[in-house]
Amino acid sequence: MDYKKIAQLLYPDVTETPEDIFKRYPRRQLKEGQVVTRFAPSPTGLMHIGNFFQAFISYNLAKNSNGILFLRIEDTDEKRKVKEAKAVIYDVLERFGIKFDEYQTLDGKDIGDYGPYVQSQREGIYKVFAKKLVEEGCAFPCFCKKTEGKEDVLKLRETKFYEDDEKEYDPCRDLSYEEVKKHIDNGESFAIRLKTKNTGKERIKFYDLIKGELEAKANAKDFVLVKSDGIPPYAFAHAIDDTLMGTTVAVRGEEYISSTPAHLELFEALGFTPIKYCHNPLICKMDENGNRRKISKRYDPEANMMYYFEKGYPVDSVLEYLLNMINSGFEIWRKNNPDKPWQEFKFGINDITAVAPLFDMVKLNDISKNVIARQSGEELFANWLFWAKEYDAPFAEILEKNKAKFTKVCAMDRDGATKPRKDIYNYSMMKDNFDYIFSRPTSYELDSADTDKANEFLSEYLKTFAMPSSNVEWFEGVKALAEKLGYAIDNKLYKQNPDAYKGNTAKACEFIRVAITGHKNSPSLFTIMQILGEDEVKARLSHKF
RNA sequence: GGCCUCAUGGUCAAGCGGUUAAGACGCCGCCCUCUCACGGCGGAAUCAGGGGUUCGAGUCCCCUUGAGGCUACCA
Repeated sequence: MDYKKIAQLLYPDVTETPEDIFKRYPRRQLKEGQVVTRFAPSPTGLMHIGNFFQAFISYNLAKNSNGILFLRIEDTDEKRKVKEAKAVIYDVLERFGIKFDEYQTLDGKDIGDYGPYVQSQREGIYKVFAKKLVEEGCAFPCFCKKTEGKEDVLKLRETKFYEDDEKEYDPCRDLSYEEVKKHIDNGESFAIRLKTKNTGKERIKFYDLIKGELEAKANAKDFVLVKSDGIPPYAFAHAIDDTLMGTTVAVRGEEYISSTPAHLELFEALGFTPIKYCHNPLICKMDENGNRRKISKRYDPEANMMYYFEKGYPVDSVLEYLLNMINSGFEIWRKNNPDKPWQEFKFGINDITAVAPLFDMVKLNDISKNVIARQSGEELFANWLFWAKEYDAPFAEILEKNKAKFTKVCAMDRDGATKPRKDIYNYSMMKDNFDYIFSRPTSYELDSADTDKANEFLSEYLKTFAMPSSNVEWFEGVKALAEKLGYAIDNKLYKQNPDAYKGNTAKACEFIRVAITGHKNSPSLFTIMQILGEDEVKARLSHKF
């Protein structure tokens, strides 16, 4: 076979050899244990939580080993490309504080020695290796009609079910030079396929950092290396880029396990040393039948990382939740180190859980409550304002104009408290939570049976009302009045004989609370009164139910 | 259909041949308490099923079942 001649026919303009390329990408000098890994997203227009999960695992792997993390944009699928999608990726990563040692800036400048870090700019490199494979008879041009799209796959599946042939050799795999020339002279475009050496009977073993030893049927398919548009699909680009860029560990989704044998054969054909794989489980949701399904951007708003910004979750809440999913040892560590930043938590690759976890919003909220509880009033205010500026601008203005007041609101049961409140898990809920601060109540959660008693109590209370200077003073005043009006101030006595009283101290406080906040529940009333000021408090207490 | 992965309470999970089978979220009860929240104490709830191996199995092996993934010139 005239492999060399065929290769020359296919790629007359390619003059470089793989050796030339390798000279431009020298081997990284690494210390023992240092991990070089990457995040390699496709620009699809949104950052999916599953993708981000991988980015976060890679980030931690690199960080924990003092290694290197780089960002590579995998924009080889023309059909899926979305405008501005790159910006979305960069935006999300930056907000979450995922920093890369090497990447390409948005305006196209490569930071790092192994670029370009965008696959569509590496076409020339891929061609050199494609040509080499053809020369060696490891790959061949294919002139068949494109098969693409899910429908074709489904059709293919139907017919293939009943074939007992294990291998999938392509009809073009043994085209002669003359035949190839005829196609080329016709101006036909071609794809390059791997000429698999396997017959479908071979088995292959490989090691996965999460799953351990894995065994599967070796690849026996002449899969596509370069599409007819000249751009390689995932496998070929992966093998070449991760080799040239010196990746030591590739973190990717579990769905790639099935194609790993193909990737391994490709590494071998290219003469590359295989890299290590870390196939992480997919984040799932429960469907209506109680089954797991991949969390999806279509049905689950929380699949899109922007969701957390819109709702105003602190980035640390999301990150700590993800960390908890990666390794539940984090939870114990967090309990023992309540004040340390999560960055200090170290884990190894082997600690990563192998099971697809169900996304649990309730758990995220709990983690987030604790994250927010660690903030001071001032920090909370700053974060609240920062969030409002982006997602509720008119409200942000109000916050800014009343900074002192709202800082106090944020500090309620928080600054100086040994057990801070844990009732807020994102910034978007705060407006509703503190609605009584912004405006007088428009509705009151008072039981209708209590109307008369409440009116009586409040009018008496208002008669002698003066702004208290301490919580104790305030509460003593309330108790004194309550007792005078026939309320039980000893709750045990009240419980023994409730009919002997109009109510207890709690009831009396409820009247004040509902008048001031509209709600039956609130943080410390004394603090709220201080924030609102005497005039406003009096005005609210004068309300008639 | 074939190939692959996974399987401990409702959820996240510890466990690496001998444990009263940790812990967290959620749920329930009690205590604290001006309400809520916080905090404290307690409770219900798990080894998918069946075979082996072993003195001994959640842990090792096999089968079954269930769930998920792949089976594209998508990643």
